[in-house]
Amino acid sequence: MKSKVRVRFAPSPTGPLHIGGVRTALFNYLFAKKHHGTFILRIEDTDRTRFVPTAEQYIVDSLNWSGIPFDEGVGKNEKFGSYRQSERAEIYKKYATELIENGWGYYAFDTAEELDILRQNYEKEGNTFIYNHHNRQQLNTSLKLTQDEVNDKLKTRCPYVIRFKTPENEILVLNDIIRGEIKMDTNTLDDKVLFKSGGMPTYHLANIVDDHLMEISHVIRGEEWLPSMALHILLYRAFNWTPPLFAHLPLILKPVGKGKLSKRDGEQLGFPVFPLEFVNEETGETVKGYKEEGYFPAAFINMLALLGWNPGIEQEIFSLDELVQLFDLEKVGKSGSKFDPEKTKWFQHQYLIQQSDRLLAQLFQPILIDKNIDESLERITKLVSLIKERATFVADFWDLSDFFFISPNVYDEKAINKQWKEDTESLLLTLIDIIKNTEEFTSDILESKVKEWITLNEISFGKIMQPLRLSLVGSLKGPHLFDIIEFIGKEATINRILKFIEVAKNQK
RNA sequence: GGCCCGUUCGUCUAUCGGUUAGGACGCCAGGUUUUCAUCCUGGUAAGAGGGGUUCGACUCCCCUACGGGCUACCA
Repeated sequence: MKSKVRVRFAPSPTGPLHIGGVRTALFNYLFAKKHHGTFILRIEDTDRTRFVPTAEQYIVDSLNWSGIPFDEGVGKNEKFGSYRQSERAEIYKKYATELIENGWGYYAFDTAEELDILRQNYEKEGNTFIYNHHNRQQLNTSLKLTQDEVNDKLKTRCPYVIRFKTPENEILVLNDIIRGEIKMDTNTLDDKVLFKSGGMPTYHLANIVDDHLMEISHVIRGEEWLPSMALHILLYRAFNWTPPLFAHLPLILKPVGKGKLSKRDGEQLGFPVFPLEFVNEETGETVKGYKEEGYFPAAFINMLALLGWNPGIEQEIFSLDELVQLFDLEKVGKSGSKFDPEKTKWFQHQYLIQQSDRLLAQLFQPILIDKNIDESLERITKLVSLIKERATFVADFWDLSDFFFISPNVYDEKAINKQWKEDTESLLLTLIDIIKNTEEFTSDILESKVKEWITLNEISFGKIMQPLRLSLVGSLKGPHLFDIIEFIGKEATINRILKFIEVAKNQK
């Protein structure tokens, strides 16, 4: 990279950050780190009507939890003044005015209602309304009005917006890192509002001014911005500034059906769409995030990284460092990706089994304490080693291991009917004797003693093992039986078998 | 409607003119585990359609279809 890489993630604080936003942030982060550049967070809060006060902190928290913190931005290394656009209104006003002076902008006094009617009339006749050179001389603008009339309106505080004066008859050739050349006819563009009557700039102006002032080298953003790239390039030209390079990321689509991923999809299909829990303070509505669902940040990020990007090798599990090393904007795909909740779980499973038993035990311990189960970290670590491969989340551990701590109260009825035979009781009683007489109470020793007995007496294995499993677990599932026995101990094992005999006898 | 972008197994994707079109998720089967899950092995399954260009096209060009985005004093 020739000059310093500076990229920004510039969300609008209108609600919780969607995973599509997180992925945009991630790609910016990876690109910045890959090129030893700076990752910047800028808050684009120029729309005061949609402003949600808690959203900014949510965005910051989300980036931090995901492990992709920003280097520069709101409240951190603020080199270029405020990183909240609402606090920079004066700056934009100055540049908007400059545009008018240079002939690149003009005042427009039409009201939103007037324009609505105009648009409707056009549509009725089957025409497309474009606010540009076709009609700006006829509309209520400083282009039509005399200088005195304009000054009058301005003096009497008549509401106005500042529009961009789009040049006519030009085919712009835009360059996008991901998509290559894009041609755009300026005659199809309309004269976008750059400065709103309320004293705030629109996205287009604020974005260009800040990207320039903050020395942004690459703009990496969602594909929804591709249509306005022409305007942005024109704006750089109007200011006589060198534009940054652009890369427009493909969108994340619904797992099923049409369209882009939305909050509703998560609710309907049962997967999170947001990184963290978000509470809507007005409605009191709460949405769960990946964090609360039990995903590890690294698994979440790994999944997102591979949505729309692929390094071209067969490896799929990558650490953040590896992602940084491999990341390449050229390898970002062009088409939208349907989100796959199943694969997301698979990533989480991979990360879970990668974790040490010890660390997982530390995460599981609070859950056990909550259930009033007091076990040493050593024993929990041992337990985790027996069950972690079967789990996706730490929260699954309890369901996979409750029988280690609690003697089963109900037994799988179908299994009893199938396994309980005439001689089961006497066999189990003999088994109890063997267990009783085993001094060194370890899984291996128990297993060989029991198997020796079974073989010697020519009993079928299933006849012993299945009822034994039923008495200890309550159903025909779970880890290696003798590991369970070793964990729960001699006394509990015997009691469970006795209890099972009583219940099964009565049930038969 | 207008403008722009896109289109390889059901899904995420590899392939940057010559491959039996590869991998992963899911699904199915077999094996291991005398249980269940995991795991291992195997299988299923794809270049939207039509024209060109070329000795040769998934790959380049055009058209159509489909999908997506934008079309606000929202970002």
